[in-house]
Amino acid sequence: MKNIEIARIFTEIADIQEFRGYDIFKIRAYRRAALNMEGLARDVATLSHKELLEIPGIGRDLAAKIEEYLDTGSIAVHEQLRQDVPPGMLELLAVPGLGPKTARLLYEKGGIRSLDDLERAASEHRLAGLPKIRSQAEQNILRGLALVKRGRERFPLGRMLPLAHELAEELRKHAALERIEVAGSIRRWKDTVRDIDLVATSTDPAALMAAFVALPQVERPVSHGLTKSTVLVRHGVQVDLRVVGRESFGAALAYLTGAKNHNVRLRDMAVRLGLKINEYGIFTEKGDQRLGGEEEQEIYRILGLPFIEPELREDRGEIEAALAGALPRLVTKADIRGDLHVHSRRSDGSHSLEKLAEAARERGLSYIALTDHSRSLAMARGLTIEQLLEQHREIEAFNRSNPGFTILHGTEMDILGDGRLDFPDDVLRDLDLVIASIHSGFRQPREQITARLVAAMRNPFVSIIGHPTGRLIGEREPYPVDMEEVLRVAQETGTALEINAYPLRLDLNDASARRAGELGVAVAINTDTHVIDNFDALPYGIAVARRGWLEKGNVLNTLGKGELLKRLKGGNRMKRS
DNA sequence: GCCGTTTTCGGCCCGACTGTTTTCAGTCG
Repeated sequence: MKNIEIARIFTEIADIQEFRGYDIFKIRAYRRAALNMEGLARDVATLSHKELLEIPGIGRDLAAKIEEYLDTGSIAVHEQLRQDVPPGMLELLAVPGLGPKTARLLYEKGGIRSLDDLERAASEHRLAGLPKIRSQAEQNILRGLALVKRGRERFPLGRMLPLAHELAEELRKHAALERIEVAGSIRRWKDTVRDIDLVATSTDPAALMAAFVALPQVERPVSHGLTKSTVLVRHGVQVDLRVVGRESFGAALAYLTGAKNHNVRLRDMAVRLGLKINEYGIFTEKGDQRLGGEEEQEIYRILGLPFIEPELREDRGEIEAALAGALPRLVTKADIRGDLHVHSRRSDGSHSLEKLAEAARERGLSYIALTDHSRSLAMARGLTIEQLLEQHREIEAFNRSNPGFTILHGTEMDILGDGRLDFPDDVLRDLDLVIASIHSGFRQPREQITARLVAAMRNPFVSIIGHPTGRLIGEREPYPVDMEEVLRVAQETGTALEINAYPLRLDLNDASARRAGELGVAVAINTDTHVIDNFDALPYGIAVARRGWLEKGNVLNTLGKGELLKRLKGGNRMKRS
């Protein structure tokens, strides 16, 4: 998909224009368009001119530039702008605390052309002579440079969410704390996260802030104020704490939850209604009368909108949907009845089926599917056909003596490197469900991998495609795959796609999940449990579905056991006739 | 460059912290 490339070009246009001092509103338009391109589930190349214009932030001009890129492989305006700026200059904007104005100053007055120039000049104290730059500013630049070198990367949600709650718990012990919530992209359950945002109210803000910057987890305080402080904790993760008055908690929570463009849209709406929104509340235009702000819901209510769940707040059409009364009724944890992807110790899991069933029942589920690996995945001790039959008898025995809970018998069957499936049809026929997954040949070309998945979906016994892109966030890129084609064949064959809830997978991602919903392709939210604690990752998978605008009806494992089996034996297998 | 129940022109979200500054610009979120 060209979406990401176009987004990158728009961002670079904005960067260069900012460096060159262009109109800030034009620059913002490019940045907003870039964000919306990134979040677009559909391949931009498949959209009509009219559909392009429906993307928020894309108007006549930018639509033309997108089309220019699709036709010619480049955008003339972008190529021209690149002539105007030494290639190393844009890297300077990545230094925290160093913005376009300072970059320009360094370029014009300091002869700086690249990060290397900057580092040399700063370490030789040659910057301090420049206007507006004294030794403190020079120190900040050096520190910023160190951060850039380490990479201002995004971190997996699965590592950041627990850290955020750990910090919030630590602050809860403080006597001056009243309320505290984790906000930011963590509250929106975005799959990767750059920093941690906390919002609190306190009987003694000064004391709470002092405690915050002195937490044992803190490696270095960055800024320290009465209402806002920033620290760095391990791995260079940035944590912001905002402390506001009780009457402002909801407004601050909304403000800090973002996403930025969602907030901009809300504030814009407020202005049109003669109101003003800030992190302290929602007010009449002159700020003389407070209309609300203690609870987040008030902001939306006063704007005449239904409450918009944090997972939807990305400026991806949720405000338009809210205005039209067309917000989805997002799937919730309570809707999930079972887990369709669980490994026992027969392959690479750690527990007996009794133990797994007990753990699932304790978590409120009424069924699980045992889906151990198939014979070719030797490193995961994949089951032979004989072992599969043995497991079948074991499961039948369990179900006979445990009427309140059901174990379904399935397999996570390998899609082999050459596209064949690991078990013949007469073995698959006797199973309750079949997940087909790719565990090898990740480096094959896109066409070949897509063809393997398509072939698996065309098999009449395959119910679900497991972790459809194979990614491990921060560790392994997704394999190349034509997701639109996969979704199309899933639609045609009635195959479900998995949302694997394992926090480093989250695969499908949110954009593809949303596209699945649009096409009427069912998803299965599964934990891929290997040890029982993995069951507790279910909320991560549910969050992906919610970020993809999915409702209960889009999710296979919201069905009760009877309906599910009917669907697996009937609907899904219509393709067999 | 986008956008419209005030507008097809003229707006475009809002505030905290820092550093070098005597009143504010730059940066960030």
